[in-house]
Amino acid sequence: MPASRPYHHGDLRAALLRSAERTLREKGAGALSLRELARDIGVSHAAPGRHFKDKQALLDALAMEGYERLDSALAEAYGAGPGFERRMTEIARAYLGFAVEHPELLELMFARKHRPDGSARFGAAVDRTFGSLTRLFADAQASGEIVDGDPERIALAAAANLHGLAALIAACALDADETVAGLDEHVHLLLYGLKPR
Amino acid sequence: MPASRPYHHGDLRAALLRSAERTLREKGAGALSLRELARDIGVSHAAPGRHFKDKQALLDALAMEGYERLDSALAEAYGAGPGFERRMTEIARAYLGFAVEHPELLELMFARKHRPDGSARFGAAVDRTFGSLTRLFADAQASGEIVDGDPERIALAAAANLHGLAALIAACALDADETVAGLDEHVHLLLYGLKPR
DNA sequence: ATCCCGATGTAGACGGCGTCATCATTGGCG
DNA sequence: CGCCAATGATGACGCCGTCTACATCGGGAT
Repeated sequence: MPASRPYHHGDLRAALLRSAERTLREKGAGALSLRELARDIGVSHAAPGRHFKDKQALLDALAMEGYERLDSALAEAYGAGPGFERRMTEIARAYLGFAVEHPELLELMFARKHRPDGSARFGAAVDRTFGSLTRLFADAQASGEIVDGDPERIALAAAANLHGLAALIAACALDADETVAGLDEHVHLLLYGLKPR
Repeated sequence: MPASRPYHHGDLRAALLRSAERTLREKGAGALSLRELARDIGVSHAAPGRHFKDKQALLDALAMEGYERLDSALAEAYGAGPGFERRMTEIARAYLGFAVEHPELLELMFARKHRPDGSARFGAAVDRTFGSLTRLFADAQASGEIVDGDPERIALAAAANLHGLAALIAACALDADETVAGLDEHVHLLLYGLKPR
Protein backbone atom coordinates (compact mmCIF):
# COMPACT_ATOMS: atom_id res chain seq x y z
CA MET A 1 0.00 0.00 0.00
CA PRO A 2 1.16 3.52 -0.70
CA ALA A 3 2.86 5.36 2.08
CA SER A 4 0.24 7.47 3.79
CA ARG A 5 0.17 10.98 2.50
CA PRO A 6 2.86 13.15 4.04
CA TYR A 7 1.67 15.45 6.75
CA HIS A 8 2.64 18.47 4.71
CA HIS A 9 1.43 18.82 1.18
CA GLY A 10 4.41 20.55 -0.35
CA ASP A 11 2.71 23.28 -2.31
CA LEU A 12 -0.85 23.46 -1.16
CA ARG A 13 -1.26 27.04 -2.20
CA ALA A 14 -0.53 26.30 -5.84
CA ALA A 15 -2.64 23.16 -5.72
CA LEU A 16 -5.56 25.18 -4.37
CA LEU A 17 -5.26 27.73 -7.12
CA ARG A 18 -5.05 25.06 -9.79
CA SER A 19 -8.03 23.18 -8.45
CA ALA A 20 -10.00 26.37 -7.89
CA GLU A 21 -9.48 27.49 -11.43
CA ARG A 22 -10.70 24.16 -12.68
CA THR A 23 -13.84 24.41 -10.59
CA LEU A 24 -14.32 27.97 -11.71
CA ARG A 25 -14.19 26.92 -15.34
CA GLU A 26 -16.43 23.90 -14.92
CA LYS A 27 -19.00 24.96 -12.37
CA GLY A 28 -18.71 28.69 -11.91
CA ALA A 29 -17.57 30.93 -9.11
CA GLY A 30 -20.70 30.47 -7.06
CA ALA A 31 -20.18 26.72 -6.81
CA LEU A 32 -16.67 27.04 -5.47
CA SER A 33 -16.22 25.79 -1.91
CA LEU A 34 -13.03 25.79 0.11
CA ARG A 35 -14.02 22.55 1.74
CA GLU A 36 -14.56 20.83 -1.56
CA LEU A 37 -11.19 22.04 -2.81
CA ALA A 38 -9.62 20.65 0.33
CA ARG A 39 -11.37 17.31 -0.16
CA ASP A 40 -10.29 17.08 -3.81
CA ILE A 41 -6.69 17.79 -2.91
CA GLY A 42 -6.80 15.53 0.11
CA VAL A 43 -6.16 17.90 2.98
CA SER A 44 -8.29 18.88 5.92
CA HIS A 45 -11.16 21.30 5.51
CA ALA A 46 -9.36 24.12 7.30
CA ALA A 47 -6.01 23.77 5.58
CA PRO A 48 -6.85 26.31 2.87
CA GLY A 49 -7.14 28.89 5.61
CA ARG A 50 -3.37 28.72 6.08
CA HIS A 51 -2.82 30.11 2.60
CA PHE A 52 -5.84 32.31 2.05
CA LYS A 53 -7.27 34.46 4.81
CA ASP A 54 -10.76 33.73 3.55
CA LYS A 55 -12.56 32.64 0.44
CA GLN A 56 -12.49 36.10 -1.08
CA ALA A 57 -8.69 36.14 -0.80
CA LEU A 58 -8.52 33.03 -2.94
CA LEU A 59 -10.89 34.52 -5.49
CA ASP A 60 -8.78 37.69 -5.52
CA ALA A 61 -5.65 35.66 -6.20
CA LEU A 62 -7.45 33.86 -9.00
CA ALA A 63 -8.50 37.17 -10.48
CA MET A 64 -4.95 38.46 -10.28
CA GLU A 65 -3.71 35.41 -12.17
CA GLY A 66 -6.36 36.19 -14.74
CA TYR A 67 -5.06 39.71 -15.17
CA GLU A 68 -1.56 38.40 -15.67
CA ARG A 69 -2.65 35.97 -18.33
CA LEU A 70 -4.77 38.52 -20.12
CA ASP A 71 -1.90 41.00 -19.98
CA SER A 72 0.42 38.47 -21.57
CA ALA A 73 -2.08 37.69 -24.29
CA LEU A 74 -2.56 41.37 -25.08
CA ALA A 75 1.16 42.11 -24.99
CA GLU A 76 1.79 39.24 -27.37
CA ALA A 77 -0.91 40.55 -29.67
CA TYR A 78 0.64 43.99 -29.51
CA GLY A 79 3.88 42.50 -30.76
CA ALA A 80 2.12 40.61 -33.53
CA GLY A 81 3.88 42.72 -36.06
CA PRO A 82 4.16 46.28 -37.21
CA GLY A 83 1.23 48.28 -38.40
CA PHE A 84 -1.42 49.93 -36.31
CA GLU A 85 -4.48 48.23 -37.69
CA ARG A 86 -2.87 44.84 -37.59
CA ARG A 87 -2.01 45.29 -33.96
CA MET A 88 -5.43 46.66 -33.09
CA THR A 89 -7.15 43.71 -34.69
CA GLU A 90 -4.89 41.22 -32.99
CA ILE A 91 -5.43 42.81 -29.62
CA ALA A 92 -9.17 42.69 -30.16
CA ARG A 93 -8.92 39.05 -31.18
CA ALA A 94 -6.87 38.27 -28.09
CA TYR A 95 -9.31 40.00 -25.74
CA LEU A 96 -12.30 38.23 -27.20
CA GLY A 97 -10.41 34.97 -27.25
CA PHE A 98 -9.80 35.32 -23.54
CA ALA A 99 -13.48 35.99 -22.98
CA VAL A 100 -14.45 32.92 -24.95
CA GLU A 101 -11.98 30.60 -23.25
CA HIS A 102 -12.28 31.91 -19.71
CA PRO A 103 -15.66 33.59 -19.35
CA GLU A 104 -16.01 32.78 -15.66
CA LEU A 105 -12.57 34.12 -14.95
CA LEU A 106 -13.28 37.32 -16.83
CA GLU A 107 -16.45 37.79 -14.82
CA LEU A 108 -14.49 37.23 -11.64
CA MET A 109 -11.79 39.70 -12.64
CA PHE A 110 -14.33 42.45 -13.14
CA ALA A 111 -16.56 41.48 -10.27
CA ARG A 112 -17.58 44.24 -7.97
CA LYS A 113 -16.05 42.76 -4.84
CA HIS A 114 -12.57 44.11 -4.95
CA ARG A 115 -13.02 47.30 -3.02
CA PRO A 116 -12.40 47.18 0.74
CA ASP A 117 -8.79 48.21 0.13
CA GLY A 118 -7.53 45.88 -2.52
CA SER A 119 -9.16 48.24 -4.98
CA ALA A 120 -5.75 49.80 -5.49
CA ARG A 121 -4.22 46.50 -6.52
CA PHE A 122 -7.04 45.81 -8.91
CA GLY A 123 -7.09 49.31 -10.28
CA ALA A 124 -3.43 48.91 -11.12
CA ALA A 125 -4.14 45.54 -12.71
CA VAL A 126 -6.81 47.04 -14.93
CA ASP A 127 -4.46 49.83 -15.94
CA ARG A 128 -1.76 47.34 -16.83
CA THR A 129 -4.24 45.32 -18.84
CA PHE A 130 -5.28 48.25 -20.96
CA GLY A 131 -1.67 49.42 -21.15
CA SER A 132 -1.20 47.68 -24.48
CA LEU A 133 -4.00 49.81 -25.88
CA THR A 134 -2.55 52.99 -24.45
CA ARG A 135 0.84 52.22 -25.97
CA LEU A 136 -0.73 51.30 -29.27
CA PHE A 137 -2.61 54.56 -29.52
CA ALA A 138 0.33 56.61 -28.36
CA ASP A 139 2.35 55.16 -31.22
CA ALA A 140 -0.42 55.67 -33.71
CA GLN A 141 -1.05 59.22 -32.63
CA ALA A 142 2.62 60.01 -33.09
CA SER A 143 2.47 58.85 -36.67
CA GLY A 144 -0.81 60.61 -37.34
CA GLU A 145 -2.79 57.42 -37.81
CA ILE A 146 -5.12 58.30 -34.99
CA VAL A 147 -7.13 61.38 -34.21
CA ASP A 148 -5.65 63.94 -31.82
CA GLY A 149 -6.89 64.31 -28.30
CA ASP A 150 -6.31 62.95 -24.83
CA PRO A 151 -4.69 59.54 -25.40
CA GLU A 152 -6.30 58.24 -22.24
CA ARG A 153 -9.71 59.01 -23.62
CA ILE A 154 -8.99 57.39 -26.94
CA ALA A 155 -7.65 54.27 -25.30
CA LEU A 156 -10.72 54.24 -23.10
CA ALA A 157 -12.99 54.33 -26.11
CA ALA A 158 -11.27 51.27 -27.52
CA ALA A 159 -11.10 49.53 -24.16
CA ALA A 160 -14.78 50.07 -23.47
CA ASN A 161 -15.62 48.73 -26.89
CA LEU A 162 -13.59 45.57 -26.47
CA HIS A 163 -14.57 45.00 -22.88
CA GLY A 164 -18.21 45.45 -23.77
CA LEU A 165 -18.06 42.76 -26.40
CA ALA A 166 -16.10 40.49 -24.10
CA ALA A 167 -18.48 41.00 -21.19
CA LEU A 168 -21.51 40.33 -23.36
CA ILE A 169 -19.90 37.14 -24.64
CA ALA A 170 -19.02 36.04 -21.12
CA ALA A 171 -22.59 36.71 -20.04
CA CYS A 172 -23.87 34.56 -22.91
CA ALA A 173 -25.66 37.62 -24.26
CA LEU A 174 -23.85 37.22 -27.56
CA ASP A 175 -23.01 34.21 -29.64
CA ALA A 176 -19.26 33.85 -29.31
CA ASP A 177 -18.45 32.38 -32.72
CA GLU A 178 -20.63 34.85 -34.54
CA THR A 179 -19.07 37.77 -32.72
CA VAL A 180 -15.53 36.62 -33.32
CA ALA A 181 -16.36 36.06 -36.98
CA GLY A 182 -17.52 39.65 -37.30
CA LEU A 183 -14.63 41.07 -35.36
CA ASP A 184 -12.84 42.66 -38.29
CA GLU A 185 -15.92 44.62 -39.23
CA HIS A 186 -16.40 45.58 -35.63
CA VAL A 187 -12.88 46.98 -35.41
CA HIS A 188 -13.49 48.83 -38.63
CA LEU A 189 -16.55 50.49 -37.14
CA LEU A 190 -14.54 51.41 -34.08
CA LEU A 191 -11.80 53.01 -36.16
CA TYR A 192 -13.92 54.70 -38.81
CA GLY A 193 -16.99 55.52 -36.80
CA LEU A 194 -20.66 55.03 -37.35
CA LYS A 195 -21.07 58.16 -39.41
CA PRO A 196 -20.53 57.98 -43.17
CA ARG A 197 -17.28 59.41 -44.46
CA MET B 1 -49.93 45.75 22.25
CA PRO B 2 -50.41 45.38 18.53
CA ALA B 3 -52.49 42.54 17.31
CA SER B 4 -50.14 39.71 16.46
CA ARG B 5 -49.12 39.67 12.85
CA PRO B 6 -51.68 37.98 10.61
CA TYR B 7 -50.87 34.47 9.59
CA HIS B 8 -50.66 35.48 5.95
CA HIS B 9 -48.53 38.40 4.93
CA GLY B 10 -50.61 39.72 2.08
CA ASP B 11 -47.98 40.29 -0.54
CA LEU B 12 -44.88 38.52 0.59
CA ARG B 13 -43.52 38.15 -2.89
CA ALA B 14 -43.38 41.87 -3.49
CA ALA B 15 -42.00 42.46 -0.01
CA LEU B 16 -39.22 39.97 -0.69
CA LEU B 17 -38.30 41.66 -3.93
CA ARG B 18 -38.28 45.09 -2.31
CA SER B 19 -36.16 43.97 0.59
CA ALA B 20 -33.86 41.95 -1.64
CA GLU B 21 -33.21 44.92 -3.86
CA ARG B 22 -32.33 46.98 -0.86
CA THR B 23 -29.87 44.39 0.36
CA LEU B 24 -28.46 44.08 -3.13
CA ARG B 25 -27.82 47.81 -3.26
CA GLU B 26 -26.36 48.06 0.23
CA LYS B 27 -24.42 44.84 0.67
CA GLY B 28 -24.12 43.19 -2.70
CA ALA B 29 -25.54 40.06 -4.23
CA GLY B 30 -23.19 37.75 -2.40
CA ALA B 31 -24.45 38.91 0.99
CA LEU B 32 -28.06 38.22 0.20
CA SER B 33 -29.66 35.49 2.27
CA LEU B 34 -33.21 34.24 2.03
CA ARG B 35 -33.31 33.66 5.75
CA GLU B 36 -32.26 37.20 6.51
CA LEU B 37 -34.89 38.57 4.15
CA ALA B 38 -37.48 36.45 5.93
CA ARG B 39 -36.30 37.73 9.32
CA ASP B 40 -36.41 41.36 8.18
CA ILE B 41 -39.92 40.96 6.85
CA GLY B 42 -41.06 38.96 9.84
CA VAL B 43 -41.97 35.62 8.32
CA SER B 44 -40.56 32.18 8.87
CA HIS B 45 -37.30 31.17 7.28
CA ALA B 46 -38.95 28.86 4.77
CA ALA B 47 -41.70 31.23 3.68
CA PRO B 48 -39.71 32.68 0.76
CA GLY B 49 -39.65 29.20 -0.70
CA ARG B 50 -43.37 29.54 -1.41
CA HIS B 51 -42.73 32.36 -3.87
CA PHE B 52 -39.32 31.52 -5.27
CA LYS B 53 -38.30 27.97 -6.04
CA ASP B 54 -34.80 28.75 -4.84
CA LYS B 55 -32.46 31.64 -4.29
CA GLN B 56 -31.50 31.85 -7.93
CA ALA B 57 -35.14 32.28 -8.87
CA LEU B 58 -35.33 35.37 -6.68
CA LEU B 59 -32.14 36.75 -8.20
CA ASP B 60 -33.53 36.07 -11.66
CA ALA B 61 -36.68 37.98 -10.81
CA LEU B 62 -34.58 40.89 -9.55
CA ALA B 63 -32.57 40.85 -12.74
CA MET B 64 -35.76 40.88 -14.80
CA GLU B 65 -36.98 43.92 -12.89
CA GLY B 66 -33.64 45.50 -13.68
CA TYR B 67 -34.12 44.91 -17.38
CA GLU B 68 -37.55 46.47 -17.24
CA ARG B 69 -36.25 49.57 -15.51
CA LEU B 70 -33.32 49.90 -17.83
CA ASP B 71 -35.61 49.44 -20.82
CA SER B 72 -37.86 52.24 -19.58
CA ALA B 73 -34.91 54.55 -19.04
CA LEU B 74 -33.57 53.87 -22.51
CA ALA B 75 -36.97 54.22 -24.14
CA GLU B 76 -37.49 57.53 -22.39
CA ALA B 77 -34.07 58.68 -23.58
CA TYR B 78 -34.95 57.60 -27.09
CA GLY B 79 -37.96 59.87 -26.94
CA ALA B 80 -35.91 62.76 -25.59
CA GLY B 81 -36.52 64.67 -28.74
CA PRO B 82 -35.82 64.49 -32.41
CA GLY B 83 -32.36 64.33 -33.83
CA PHE B 84 -30.11 61.34 -34.02
CA GLU B 85 -27.14 62.66 -32.09
CA ARG B 86 -29.29 64.06 -29.36
CA ARG B 87 -31.00 60.73 -28.91
CA MET B 88 -27.75 58.82 -29.02
CA THR B 89 -26.24 61.01 -26.33
CA GLU B 90 -29.30 60.76 -24.14
CA ILE B 91 -29.37 56.99 -24.44
CA ALA B 92 -25.72 56.84 -23.50
CA ARG B 93 -26.35 59.09 -20.54
CA ALA B 94 -29.26 56.92 -19.44
CA TYR B 95 -27.25 53.71 -19.67
CA LEU B 96 -24.37 55.10 -17.70
CA GLY B 97 -26.75 56.65 -15.22
CA PHE B 98 -28.24 53.25 -14.60
CA ALA B 99 -24.79 51.79 -14.07
CA VAL B 100 -23.93 54.52 -11.59
CA GLU B 101 -27.13 54.23 -9.62
CA HIS B 102 -27.54 50.47 -9.68
CA PRO B 103 -24.13 48.91 -10.21
CA GLU B 104 -24.91 45.74 -8.28
CA LEU B 105 -28.11 45.27 -10.21
CA LEU B 106 -26.34 45.72 -13.52
CA GLU B 107 -23.80 43.13 -12.53
CA LEU B 108 -26.59 40.76 -11.57
CA MET B 109 -28.42 41.33 -14.85
CA PHE B 110 -25.39 40.36 -16.86
CA ALA B 111 -24.20 37.62 -14.52
CA ARG B 112 -23.34 34.37 -16.12
CA LYS B 113 -25.88 32.30 -14.24
CA HIS B 114 -28.89 32.56 -16.42
CA ARG B 115 -28.38 29.59 -18.66
CA PRO B 116 -29.94 26.30 -17.59
CA ASP B 117 -32.98 27.16 -19.71
CA GLY B 118 -33.97 30.63 -18.68
CA SER B 119 -31.35 31.78 -21.13
CA ALA B 120 -34.14 32.35 -23.60
CA ARG B 121 -35.95 34.73 -21.25
CA PHE B 122 -32.77 36.65 -20.60
CA GLY B 123 -31.70 36.65 -24.20
CA ALA B 124 -35.02 38.25 -25.05
CA ALA B 125 -34.57 40.76 -22.24
CA VAL B 126 -31.18 41.78 -23.58
CA ASP B 127 -32.60 42.15 -27.06
CA ARG B 128 -35.39 44.36 -25.77
CA THR B 129 -32.89 46.44 -23.85
CA PHE B 130 -30.79 47.16 -26.89
CA GLY B 131 -33.92 47.59 -28.96
CA SER B 132 -33.83 51.34 -28.49
CA LEU B 133 -30.42 51.36 -30.12
CA THR B 134 -31.58 49.19 -32.98
CA ARG B 135 -34.52 51.48 -33.62
CA LEU B 136 -32.35 54.53 -33.36
CA PHE B 137 -29.88 53.28 -35.92
CA ALA B 138 -32.57 52.02 -38.23
CA ASP B 139 -34.02 55.53 -38.30
CA ALA B 140 -30.64 57.11 -38.77
CA GLN B 141 -29.66 54.76 -41.54
CA ALA B 142 -32.85 55.58 -43.39
CA SER B 143 -31.99 59.25 -43.36
CA GLY B 144 -28.38 58.63 -44.29
CA GLU B 145 -26.99 59.84 -40.99
CA ILE B 146 -25.34 56.49 -40.33
CA VAL B 147 -23.10 54.33 -42.41
CA ASP B 148 -24.62 51.50 -44.44
CA GLY B 149 -24.32 47.91 -43.40
CA ASP B 150 -26.05 45.33 -41.26
CA PRO B 151 -28.07 47.36 -38.74
CA GLU B 152 -27.62 44.63 -36.17
CA ARG B 153 -23.88 45.00 -36.38
CA ILE B 154 -24.00 48.73 -36.08
CA ALA B 155 -26.28 48.59 -33.10
CA LEU B 156 -23.96 46.02 -31.58
CA ALA B 157 -21.01 48.33 -31.98
CA ALA B 158 -22.83 51.01 -30.04
CA ALA B 159 -24.20 48.57 -27.49
CA ALA B 160 -20.79 47.06 -26.80
CA ASN B 161 -19.35 50.52 -26.38
CA LEU B 162 -21.98 51.63 -23.89
CA HIS B 163 -22.10 48.35 -22.03
CA GLY B 164 -18.33 48.33 -21.77
CA LEU B 165 -18.29 51.73 -20.11
CA ALA B 166 -21.18 50.77 -17.86
CA ALA B 167 -19.58 47.49 -16.84
CA LEU B 168 -16.28 49.15 -16.06
CA ILE B 169 -18.05 51.73 -13.94
CA ALA B 170 -20.03 49.06 -12.10
CA ALA B 171 -16.79 47.17 -11.47
CA CYS B 172 -15.22 50.31 -10.01
CA ALA B 173 -12.60 50.13 -12.75
CA LEU B 174 -13.53 53.65 -13.85
CA ASP B 175 -14.33 56.77 -11.94
CA ALA B 176 -18.02 57.29 -12.48
CA ASP B 177 -18.16 61.09 -12.36
CA GLU B 178 -15.17 61.49 -14.61
CA THR B 179 -16.57 59.08 -17.15
CA VAL B 180 -19.98 60.69 -17.21
CA ALA B 181 -18.34 64.10 -17.58
CA GLY B 182 -16.49 62.92 -20.67
CA LEU B 183 -19.48 61.16 -22.13
CA ASP B 184 -20.11 63.62 -24.95
CA GLU B 185 -16.58 63.23 -26.21
CA HIS B 186 -16.90 59.50 -25.89
CA VAL B 187 -20.02 59.45 -28.04
CA HIS B 188 -18.26 61.65 -30.51
CA LEU B 189 -15.44 59.13 -30.81
CA LEU B 190 -17.98 56.37 -31.28
CA LEU B 191 -19.71 58.21 -34.09
CA TYR B 192 -16.71 59.67 -35.86
CA GLY B 193 -14.17 56.96 -35.20
CA LEU B 194 -10.63 56.95 -33.96
CA LYS B 195 -9.12 57.66 -37.35
CA PRO B 196 -8.70 61.26 -38.45
CA ARG B 197 -11.15 62.54 -41.02
C1' DA C 1 -74.38 28.63 4.69
C1' DT C 2 -71.11 24.99 4.59
C1' DC C 3 -67.39 22.30 3.17
C1' DC C 4 -63.32 21.66 1.14
C1' DC C 5 -59.14 22.53 -1.10
C1' DG C 6 -55.37 25.04 -2.84
C1' DA C 7 -52.50 28.77 -1.62
C1' DT C 8 -49.69 30.45 1.81
C1' DG C 9 -47.08 30.43 6.17
C1' DT C 10 -44.74 27.69 10.21
C1' DA C 11 -41.73 24.34 12.53
C1' DG C 12 -38.17 21.26 12.43
C1' DA C 13 -34.50 18.73 10.38
C1' DC C 14 -30.53 17.81 7.41
C1' DG C 15 -26.25 18.48 5.32
C1' DG C 16 -22.94 21.82 3.64
C1' DC C 17 -20.43 25.78 4.27
C1' DG C 18 -16.85 29.49 6.15
C1' DT C 19 -14.36 30.54 9.93
C1' DC C 20 -12.16 30.19 14.41
C1' DA C 21 -9.52 28.20 18.32
C1' DT C 22 -6.72 24.51 19.63
C1' DC C 23 -3.56 20.92 18.98
C1' DA C 24 -0.03 18.04 16.03
C1' DT C 25 3.73 17.56 12.89
C1' DT C 26 7.40 19.04 10.38
C1' DG C 27 11.68 20.93 8.50
C1' DG C 28 15.18 24.21 8.94
C1' DC C 29 18.14 27.34 11.52
C1' DG C 30 20.72 28.88 15.38
C1' DC D 1 20.65 19.01 19.08
C1' DG D 2 16.79 21.56 20.28
C1' DC D 3 13.58 24.97 19.35
C1' DC D 4 10.35 27.56 16.55
C1' DA D 5 7.68 29.22 12.80
C1' DA D 6 5.14 27.33 9.13
C1' DT D 7 1.82 24.20 7.90
C1' DG D 8 -1.77 20.77 8.58
C1' DA D 9 -5.59 18.29 11.48
C1' DT D 10 -9.60 18.30 14.42
C1' DG D 11 -13.53 19.91 16.38
C1' DA D 12 -16.88 23.37 17.18
C1' DC D 13 -20.03 27.21 16.09
C1' DG D 14 -23.42 29.60 13.65
C1' DC D 15 -25.46 30.55 9.27
C1' DC D 16 -27.30 29.04 5.13
C1' DG D 17 -30.55 26.72 1.44
C1' DT D 18 -33.75 23.38 0.98
C1' DC D 19 -36.93 19.58 2.09
C1' DT D 20 -40.96 17.51 4.55
C1' DA D 21 -44.79 17.61 7.46
C1' DC D 22 -48.15 20.34 9.55
C1' DA D 23 -51.19 24.76 10.35
C1' DT D 24 -54.06 28.40 8.79
C1' DC D 25 -56.57 30.94 5.80
C1' DG D 26 -59.89 32.54 2.10
C1' DG D 27 -62.81 31.74 -1.70
C1' DG D 28 -65.56 28.90 -4.83
C1' DA D 29 -68.63 24.92 -5.53
C1' DT D 30 -72.37 22.81 -3.74
